[in-house]
Amino acid sequence: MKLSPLVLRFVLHFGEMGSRWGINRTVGQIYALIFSSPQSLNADEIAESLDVSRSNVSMGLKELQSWSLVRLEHRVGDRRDYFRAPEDVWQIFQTLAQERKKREIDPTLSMLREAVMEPVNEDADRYAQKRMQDMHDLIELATGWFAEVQRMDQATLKTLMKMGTRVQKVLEFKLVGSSAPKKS
Amino acid sequence: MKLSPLVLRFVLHFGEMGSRWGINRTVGQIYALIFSSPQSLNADEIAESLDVSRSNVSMGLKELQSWSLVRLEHRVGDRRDYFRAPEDVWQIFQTLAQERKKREIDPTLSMLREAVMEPVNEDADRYAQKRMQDMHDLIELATGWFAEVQRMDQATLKTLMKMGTRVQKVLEFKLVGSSAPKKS
DNA sequence: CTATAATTTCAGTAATTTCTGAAACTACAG
DNA sequence: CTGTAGTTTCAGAAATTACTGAAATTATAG
Repeated sequence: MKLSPLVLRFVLHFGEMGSRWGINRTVGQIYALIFSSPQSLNADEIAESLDVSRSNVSMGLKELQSWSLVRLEHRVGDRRDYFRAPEDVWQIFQTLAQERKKREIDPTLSMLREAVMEPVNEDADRYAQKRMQDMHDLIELATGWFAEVQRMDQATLKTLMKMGTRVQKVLEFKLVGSSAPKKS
Repeated sequence: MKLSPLVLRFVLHFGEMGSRWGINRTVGQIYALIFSSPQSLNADEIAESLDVSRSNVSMGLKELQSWSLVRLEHRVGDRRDYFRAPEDVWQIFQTLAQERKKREIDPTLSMLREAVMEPVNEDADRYAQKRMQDMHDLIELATGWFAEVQRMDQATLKTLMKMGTRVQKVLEFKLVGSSAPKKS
């Protein structure tokens, strides 16, 4: 399957971007290809389109499955596995965020929590603990909030985002009186 | 300068995490060290503490400076450069976000915008463009919103985040009547 | 200026990551 | 069962990325 210039460009861009995200080029390309394809694809089609080995595709797909970013499908009278990406991009984004949280944020929070609990004698260590506490609190706050956002349905979310600047106004309005934020 | 077990643990964790983020181990370690240190540090101190070559530290610091994550300082009667990380963690987070946006999001948005403009003939390409449009819109929405959040001062933000679940309630309250979100 | 301290650059090497082809495994049709 | 299509695993090769030490550059003190 020869890729159109349009899809090729998309695929190559994602390959590059992947590298900057600790995801390898081929995995990025495989995902971009599946994401932009109207039909689900099988491993041979992917290998041929991207001109990489069959085994490399197998490993890439395994990786993408471990991130829950691709879905396995079957066709009648065809024993091969076909892969597709979920339709809903917001849903994809959520999956990605959840997975990153599980792999990166959660272990970091644990580490920080344990570290700040440790008894220390040195001033330097006391300072380090303060810094770790700050970092911990920020991450926890941010992920906690993000978890809330994730709970919203897509419609609410879109409206919310489209409000742009007004979000702040609305919130300030509701907040005044309870725990009054500083006037700008 | 020998690192305390506490700081060492923090430093090593960030080294590992760095690798998952397209940042190399040493750069992650250097940053963690500077971040957790009560005084600013010079390159020799860093090289010794982390047991890496002086030149490696020089490259790492250059990288961190390009991300505006470390600040250069000088001391009277000392010609060496000293480095420190800004105090405010929210500020650090913003810097990081802005920099990533500039390097990853913006080029991706351009690519997507151009790609969806391209005239195409194939059905497959038409589908691909629809997908790219979806992705583009989501990214734009998300970054636009994030830009708003960044504009808030830290106090508002903390209050907002601490509200947790209630944020949704407040927004739903204000939104009803204008562009009514779906009832859950 | 000159000497020296501090930093950066860079070519070569080391370490790590990615990729491949062959072999092993799995599942199913006949 | 047996044969075959499909998939995965894995050891080694290839490619990429990170690191070092030496040399070059820059800055400043005397």
